[in-house]
Amino acid sequence: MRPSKKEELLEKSLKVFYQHGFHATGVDFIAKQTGISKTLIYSHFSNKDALMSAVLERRDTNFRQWLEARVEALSTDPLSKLFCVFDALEEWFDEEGFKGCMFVKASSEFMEPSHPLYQQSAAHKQKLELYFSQLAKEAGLANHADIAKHIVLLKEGAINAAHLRMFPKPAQHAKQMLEQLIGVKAS
Amino acid sequence: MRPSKKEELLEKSLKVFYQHGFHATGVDFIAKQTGISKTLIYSHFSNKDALMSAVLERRDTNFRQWLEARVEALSTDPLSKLFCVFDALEEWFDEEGFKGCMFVKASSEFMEPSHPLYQQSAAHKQKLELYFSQLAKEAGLANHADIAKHIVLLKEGAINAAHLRMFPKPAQHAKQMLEQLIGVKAS
DNA sequence: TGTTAACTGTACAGATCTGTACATTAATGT
DNA sequence: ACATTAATGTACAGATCTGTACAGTTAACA
Repeated sequence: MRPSKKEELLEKSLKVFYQHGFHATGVDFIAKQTGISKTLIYSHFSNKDALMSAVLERRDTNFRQWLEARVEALSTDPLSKLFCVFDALEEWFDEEGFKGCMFVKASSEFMEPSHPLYQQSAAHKQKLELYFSQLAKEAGLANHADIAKHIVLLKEGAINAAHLRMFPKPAQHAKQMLEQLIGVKAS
Repeated sequence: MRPSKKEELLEKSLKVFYQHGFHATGVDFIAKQTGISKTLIYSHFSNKDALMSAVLERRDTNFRQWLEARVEALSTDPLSKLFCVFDALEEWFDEEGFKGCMFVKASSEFMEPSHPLYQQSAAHKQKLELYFSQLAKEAGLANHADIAKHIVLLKEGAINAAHLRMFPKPAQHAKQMLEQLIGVKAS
């Protein structure tokens, strides 16, 4: 398989799994949607599980790269970067085809802690917490570990709220909560 | 079907769906796990979708009844009831077999807003927000609508954090955040 | 151009899943 | 005791899904 085709398969099947779920998406359907033959899919991934795992790993890097880049683009001030996390999230929620967090969905379908997809989901969340912790540290906040947990809870809550359309602009609501908790108004 | 058998089917299949997911759980498996024959299952529910819908509706009443009863049991003070929501949640997280929120999982597997299970999930969350809003109102908080949204976000975040084992005692962390946000220490 | 590697399409075996049919057994009420 | 209802067990049709086989086609490249 040429590298470009592998890219294509990963990116396109990522979208298909994201939009339709893991169990509900058959390999034939992936082949149809991606335009890549089932033979070629199985020539590179030994089974559907391996493909799903690769897709989720791709999602991990994609999402974190996107979030970090977006935060950098939205602000240069270390403290306001913390708040901009939620501006970036709201942009994501407003994207067409937003359907919640792929890792929440993966761990919802494969809930055994021993399952690779569950573990990848947990690892993804842990990397994000570390990122938030670093942001808080760079902002000069003494309790950066606690702040990181704050952001994790608010982010996860906002994602669920957005996916289930509980109320509009959940990320902005979460942002205001964080501002109040830190006690500093974002510029 | 005798009412007692229907009860049994709903409660037992609720557990099976909760532990294994919707797509991953076949009707034969439900019959095996519940000890109720497939014939009888289909004699009462026209198809698997109808059973899942009934199960989710049962979950809605079960969960809200449990939460409200638990909050009542934990405190009589209107304000501290708000915080006790998170004590109750932590109890739930510590239960054996806790696997996250069933409505998050349902809407993860059936993500189209037009799908009955998605709509039931959204409705469940809305009822909870209303309950939180009433609690906040009874606590004499002027901005009870905002406080309810606070609690929703913190609750959803804590559930995700608990299911993916992001860090210990997520509900207690969320409780402390709420205390700080409201500016009153719970007794 | 000719050879090799990448890729497609189709067909299929085997497993699993939904929903139904039907004959049989257990429970219930009169 | 007897009739009726509740419930079981098994078997099955039809659909779907995973993974493989294989012959044919396209693209890359010397």
